[in-house]
Amino acid sequence: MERKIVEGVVRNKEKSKEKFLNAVGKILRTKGFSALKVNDIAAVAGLDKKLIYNYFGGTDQLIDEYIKSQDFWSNVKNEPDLDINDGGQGLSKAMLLWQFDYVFKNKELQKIILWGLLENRSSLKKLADDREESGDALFKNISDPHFGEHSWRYRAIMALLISGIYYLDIYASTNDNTFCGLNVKTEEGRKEIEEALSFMIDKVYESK
Amino acid sequence: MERKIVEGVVRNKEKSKEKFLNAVGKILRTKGFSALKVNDIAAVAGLDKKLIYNYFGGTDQLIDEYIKSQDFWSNVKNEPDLDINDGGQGLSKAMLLWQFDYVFKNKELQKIILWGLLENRSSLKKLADDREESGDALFKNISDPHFGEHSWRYRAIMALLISGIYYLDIYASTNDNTFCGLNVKTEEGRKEIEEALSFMIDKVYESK
DNA sequence: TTTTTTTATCACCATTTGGTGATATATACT
DNA sequence: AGTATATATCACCAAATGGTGATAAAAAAA
Repeated sequence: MERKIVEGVVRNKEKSKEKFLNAVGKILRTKGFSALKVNDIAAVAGLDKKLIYNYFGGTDQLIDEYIKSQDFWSNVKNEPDLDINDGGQGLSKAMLLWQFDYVFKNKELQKIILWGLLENRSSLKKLADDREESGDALFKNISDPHFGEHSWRYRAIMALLISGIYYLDIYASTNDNTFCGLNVKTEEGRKEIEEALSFMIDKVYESK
Repeated sequence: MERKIVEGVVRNKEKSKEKFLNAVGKILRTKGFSALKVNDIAAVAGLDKKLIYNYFGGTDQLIDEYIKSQDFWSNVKNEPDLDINDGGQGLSKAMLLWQFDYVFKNKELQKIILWGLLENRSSLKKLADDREESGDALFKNISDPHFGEHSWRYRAIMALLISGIYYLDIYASTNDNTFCGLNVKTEEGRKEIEEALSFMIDKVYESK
């Protein structure tokens, strides 16, 4: 006969695992991934580090499990109520502007994006795969048909704009400097970027 | 009377300082800035770590001095032989394409760019200031007069394109994933990006 | 040559870090 | 109630890391 799993108030494996995962998130948001050390994670979780080895196998696996548990790109996906009779022009704009704002506000996502530029962690690669896959739906179903032979140009432009958005948002978070004279932290600076994004989408769709 | 500075073959302060600075560069290129530890730097330099404290005051100051010694953005500056009767259209294109290639090849610069997104080191801030200042010449003298009331739109677009270039180049170096379906590591992928850059500059100048 | 000073090494320490075996105890089962 | 076991803690270790005082040795000055 199976023994019932322990779920007391003091001893509770599932709750402890949760505590560790939460601790990873907290440290990631506040100190960044370079601060993700066993001792510190255990301290923040309020539990013994030995449990990290027992429950996850080690810090790396714990971190991987954390990344998997957070569906960072799930919110990014399509706004279904937008019409696409314009070949995705409105959708493209909305998506870029939304991401520009979303990444700016989500410090944890910023850390994750940066992490993906620094390390080759398998769980981070999977994140990138997910992002690619969800984006592919937009391309294959909407923009590719609309742009035909120029579909790759549209993709290249989106690649530049999206990665530019990432960079500028992160730059603004860690830096007080301007970029090309723009202060991406301020309302005015961000407005300029937003108008530029909108402008460029218009131009790509005009030139089809 | 001043004592002559020591410059033997075995003991030579200036050469030793050089060795430390070179060691920093080597580690930065090969292992990244997270590997810049006193013991490792000393080992690579082939000297005792005590000298790092004696000559520079510590690892941080040594690293700062290294960053200052490398004029990372000096090469980026203008190509003076390009005419600017087109309001800087050709210059803008050439600059973007050149940077796209330059950053892709220069792994050390990639690390520095990333570093600037992670830490708030004063020497890195100075680097950013330098970059801004050298770019400002282009804006103030060429694009601002040409674009008039739309000068900030041009700057915002350049900010997006340049930061997109940085991101994609670094992404390509550390990642095997595609981005918006493009493989920025391959000749074809990079060609698409280059054409997109060129296309967008044209559009901005058309719409003036 | 002898002395002085600069340059470099060495031995050593404290702290941080990752990791584990032995042990205690809360919970579940009988 | 008593017993078994999953859960959690503790003490401890080895290696890595940052940092320094005492000392050796090379080069310059006498």
